[in-house]
Amino acid sequence: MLVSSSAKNAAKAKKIATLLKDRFGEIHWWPGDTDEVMIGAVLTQQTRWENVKQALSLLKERGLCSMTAIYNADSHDIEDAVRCTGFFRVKTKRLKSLAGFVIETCGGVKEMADIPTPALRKGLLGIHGIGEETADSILCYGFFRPSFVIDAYTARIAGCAGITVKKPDLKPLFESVLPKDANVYHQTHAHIVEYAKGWCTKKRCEGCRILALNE
DNA sequence: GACCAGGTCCTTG
DNA sequence: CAAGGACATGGT
Repeated sequence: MLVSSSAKNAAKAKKIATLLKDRFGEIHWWPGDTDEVMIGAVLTQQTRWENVKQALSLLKERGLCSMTAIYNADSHDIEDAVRCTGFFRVKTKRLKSLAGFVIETCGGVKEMADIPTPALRKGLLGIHGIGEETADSILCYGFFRPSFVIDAYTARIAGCAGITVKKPDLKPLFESVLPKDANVYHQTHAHIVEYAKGWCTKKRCEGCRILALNE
């Protein structure tokens, strides 16, 4: 019984990935450099990407779109630029903490590329304000590491597709059915979010029926 | 006006 | 451990 339900979960996860890949093809998400990805990962917490883009533009205009700039900047200047993403004081503190880790602990963004994924993930998770999703986004989109991102949409789609595992087990589930490849993880997560945005809200999820993900 | 957004942390029961 | 709240702005 345990074996067969986990086999079903795996089959459903694989089906989601396959159907959405056919539907969307190649998606280009987070085309920015590593610094920009890290900043965007924090700013997008509980926030639409359209608002994040505005903040990133402001940060760029003001020469604040890098870890060293964030590290050295006056917090008020950061707050002013990221205001449109909401939680702006909290996010400014989180950006400062992240920059502190990058500069002081790692010695810079370039140096982070030499840190093995497990150690880097552990380090990121140790930063106040960086949780699993933000850490995995940074790893996958910023450093091209095969660390699958689970967000609210992924959990929602998985739930309405009939996958029965709890949220903490979704990451290993998807990683077990996909080739261990950062670009595959990148594409799959992007597909899920794009699809969920169109069909799934907190109240109701129509999407799985449309693509017959739950059959 | 109500409700939600590509979360995370803290406090309570 | 689960549930609820705080953080805050902007769009539907």
